[in-house]
Amino acid sequence: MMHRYRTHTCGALRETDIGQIVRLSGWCHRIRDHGGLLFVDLRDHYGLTQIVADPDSPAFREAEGLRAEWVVRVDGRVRKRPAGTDNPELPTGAVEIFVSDIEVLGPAGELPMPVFGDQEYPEDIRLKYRFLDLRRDKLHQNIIMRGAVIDSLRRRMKEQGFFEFQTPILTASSPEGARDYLVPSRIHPGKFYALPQAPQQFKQLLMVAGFDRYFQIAPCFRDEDARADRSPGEFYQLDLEMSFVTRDDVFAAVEPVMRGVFEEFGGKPVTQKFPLIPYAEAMRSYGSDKPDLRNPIKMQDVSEHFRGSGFKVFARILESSPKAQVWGIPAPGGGSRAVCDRFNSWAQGEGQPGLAYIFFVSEGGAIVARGPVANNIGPERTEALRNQLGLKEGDAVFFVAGDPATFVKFAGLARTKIGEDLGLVLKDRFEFCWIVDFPMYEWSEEEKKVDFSHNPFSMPNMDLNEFFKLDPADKETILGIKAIQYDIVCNGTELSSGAIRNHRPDVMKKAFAIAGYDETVLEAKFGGMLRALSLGAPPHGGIAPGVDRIVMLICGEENLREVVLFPMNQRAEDLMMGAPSEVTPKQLRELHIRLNLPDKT
RNA sequence: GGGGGCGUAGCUCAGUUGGUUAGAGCGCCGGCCUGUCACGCCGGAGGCCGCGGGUUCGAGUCCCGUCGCUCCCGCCA
Repeated sequence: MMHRYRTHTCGALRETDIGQIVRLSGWCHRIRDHGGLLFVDLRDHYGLTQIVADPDSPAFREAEGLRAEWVVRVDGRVRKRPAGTDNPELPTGAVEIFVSDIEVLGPAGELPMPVFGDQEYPEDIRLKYRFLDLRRDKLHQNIIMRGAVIDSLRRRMKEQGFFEFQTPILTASSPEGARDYLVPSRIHPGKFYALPQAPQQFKQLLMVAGFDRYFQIAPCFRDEDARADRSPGEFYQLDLEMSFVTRDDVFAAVEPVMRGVFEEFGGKPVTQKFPLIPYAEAMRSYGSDKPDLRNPIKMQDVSEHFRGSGFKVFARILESSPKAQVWGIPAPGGGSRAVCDRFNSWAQGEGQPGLAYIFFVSEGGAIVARGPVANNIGPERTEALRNQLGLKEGDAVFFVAGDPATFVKFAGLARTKIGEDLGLVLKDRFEFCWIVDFPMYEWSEEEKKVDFSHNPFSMPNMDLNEFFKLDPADKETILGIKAIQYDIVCNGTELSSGAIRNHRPDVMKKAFAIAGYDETVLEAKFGGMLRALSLGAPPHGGIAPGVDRIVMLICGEENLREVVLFPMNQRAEDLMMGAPSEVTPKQLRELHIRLNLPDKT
């Protein structure tokens, strides 16, 4: 006896099945009604199969009533398509089913948007009807890819001896970092749980508990505003932590997992040995701590060519402060006035005074520098510049001047813009790197004091005996301290920060003292952690690459919503489920909560 | 919290310098069509031009405000 719904999926039938009586169920993807002949592309998760009906079929009348996206069961005989009408685009394209019976299992009303085709439609409608959007091929495949990537990550982690743990979702509010999502306690009036921003403290406690190698595909919750590459509310990390390791051990564990999964699914060449780039060098060469290494442009300090030169604007800037520098952004192939002027106007649009430039052309067999700047500084200096930057005829160089701390962000933006516009970016690859040697402390201008520049739990990268001797007043030395902290970056996207943790309470106390916090602050904020570290803690470290971003890069998507099943919109609303929503007075009473809403004007 | 972009049919978009009755494609409904696979042809329905105010003889178009979506800054240990 036949199965109630199907004998085959819509992706299964081949020429070898010709002659069989089969039963399929699926969605009416596309209907082509020729009057006396009618085709339906029946779709399910596995593929498309062409159903055909003509007046000889007892189901012909029923078939004429079908509409897009109705869910139907069809019975029929598999037959070879007539010569010349097979469809090589479809795996099932050599055959079709001549239908004998149709049962409508789930009719559909008029669709708010089509499932067929790849037309763009508005985000709010896509989110409200996410189940329809998820039927579309692209999103459907992205979600399948996500699952496959996560399977692969798990397998690769386990092969390396990592063990997966489940840490609590209802936990305590953490005093540092992002804004918490809070959950009121019914049993404890006035008290709240918080959803974890990351299982940071739990995974460190697992190391203290002796589990040695932890990992988790961990949900993380942060109540911060969204970006295209940052989901509001919740996201997933491949969270991992290891005991008795140095920084290089962490790199050696993570690199093959990342390289492996990108090679397995990404379909593009992947960096074989991830280069280590010190933070300071990344900022100087790329103007970013998450450089896109597919862009070959490296900036250089070219101050000396302008010191005391005839280009008074830069000469004066260099004299005005010992910090001042001029950076050159080489632009291979950008060597024409039209191109240079275009970037100059772009810079003005970005709120900059402009983008000074020199371009090089060939004249009578010699390479000659052109542009207002070139005229002001003369041929000797332009030739020295050209040699330093390795430029030839047809190339250009752009300049930014001032205090690098102020202009570095714009310089990085200009590097990206120039690389993109001149077609220099090698799109067809995944370029990974580690950014290392982050400063441990930075100068806080608002508070006029030294503060942690990232998180306070990284180990300082120096002899600890020397660390204990540090004078907190010695600003220069303090600001020069590096933390054993690192970022992993792929194609200009930061996948994660990680660190060798500070596992010694005495070092922790000193680290906080340098930032001007006394022990009562440390005890109040991190007392529990401190006690755990004081009862036999192994040296340990880890990292937590973002799963959503990994999948986004592999799928070639620019927005996280394309790789998340049921994403929220930018205002952290779930338009399909209607979250967040009001709750009943009874629920509020049980939670001892009285609303104090802002006035509506 | 701040800034930029976009809001015209269910969807994607056009709409001239401010000028009479706001258009196209897709989708939807009806008709015709026996080899399509973005099927084709004919016809039809469908519009508070986001909303409110202003300028004007006249506003989809110009101005102000507001709301929505989106991207960015702040924020994201």
